[in-house]
Amino acid sequence: MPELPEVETVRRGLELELTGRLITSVDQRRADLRFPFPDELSKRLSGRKVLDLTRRAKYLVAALEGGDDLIVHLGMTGRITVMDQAINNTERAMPLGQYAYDVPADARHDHLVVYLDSGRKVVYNDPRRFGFVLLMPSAERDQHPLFSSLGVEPLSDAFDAAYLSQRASGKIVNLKQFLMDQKIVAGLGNIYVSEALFRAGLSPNRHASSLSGARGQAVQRAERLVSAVKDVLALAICAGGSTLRDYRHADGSSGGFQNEFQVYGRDGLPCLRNGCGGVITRTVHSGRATFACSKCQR
DNA sequence: AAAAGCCCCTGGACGC
DNA sequence: TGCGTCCAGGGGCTTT
Repeated sequence: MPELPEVETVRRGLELELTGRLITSVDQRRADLRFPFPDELSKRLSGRKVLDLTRRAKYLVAALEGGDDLIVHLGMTGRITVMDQAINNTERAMPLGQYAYDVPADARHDHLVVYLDSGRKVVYNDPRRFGFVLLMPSAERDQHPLFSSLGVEPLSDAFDAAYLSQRASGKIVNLKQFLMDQKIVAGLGNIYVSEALFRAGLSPNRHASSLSGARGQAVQRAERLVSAVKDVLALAICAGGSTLRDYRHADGSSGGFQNEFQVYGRDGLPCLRNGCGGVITRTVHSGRATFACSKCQR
């Protein structure tokens, strides 16, 4: 499911519900997701106040009073829904953010429920269970193996052409995989990499090293790519992220970035670039589908 | 040290 | 209707 724009959308929706609230109790319904839940999670969360909710890469980070971070990764199918405690199922509750048009979550996959002193409950649902939950002292987070080697935030000033060129230097790996690497840029995923490369006019098969070097062309490519990444992420956040599969409305009246995809899922269809006349193709890099126009992406 | 596979898991779409 | 196959927004781990 979630790349940076979707996680950010969830964060924004959840922030108002969580900030300043006390966790009254926690219902943990299985032992693990991708990883085991932290030991004594319910006991360690109950009675604690949430100070704020931030995002790093594709992680949601809830800072708890007392100096711990509750960290949630949504994996591929994780979704978070907030509802009144009186509602005893997910029938009428719509998940946050990108699931505005999605079908309600199947309650069989509600794995964690966090009850708040506001009378609301936060439900974590994840059919494939690729997501996970961590709990650790805030001060240790950036040293944690999952965080210590994360690359820069793509929407931060640290992500610029100079950074990208420097990280790309000498790398034979193709641009698709280079941008998918969370150690380089943190938060891009399979959709937005294809979309960004299209907007930058760069082939996913191009060597990353072609973004580096003193040549004016290399500098220009890096600049185009940085701009394209920032633009597509910002637009997607504005649209409330993307919803794939299961959404029912053919044309969403209140947005949904899936309607703005230029290449993702469009193989066989004409390139949307003015006057290009090319056709979008689907290829595979490391087992993940890549969509691009073979004519205008070089 | 970097890169390519494999794996985790469920469910929907599609072909027969 | 049923069954097999493929595919899906993630990333860690093992092997090369």
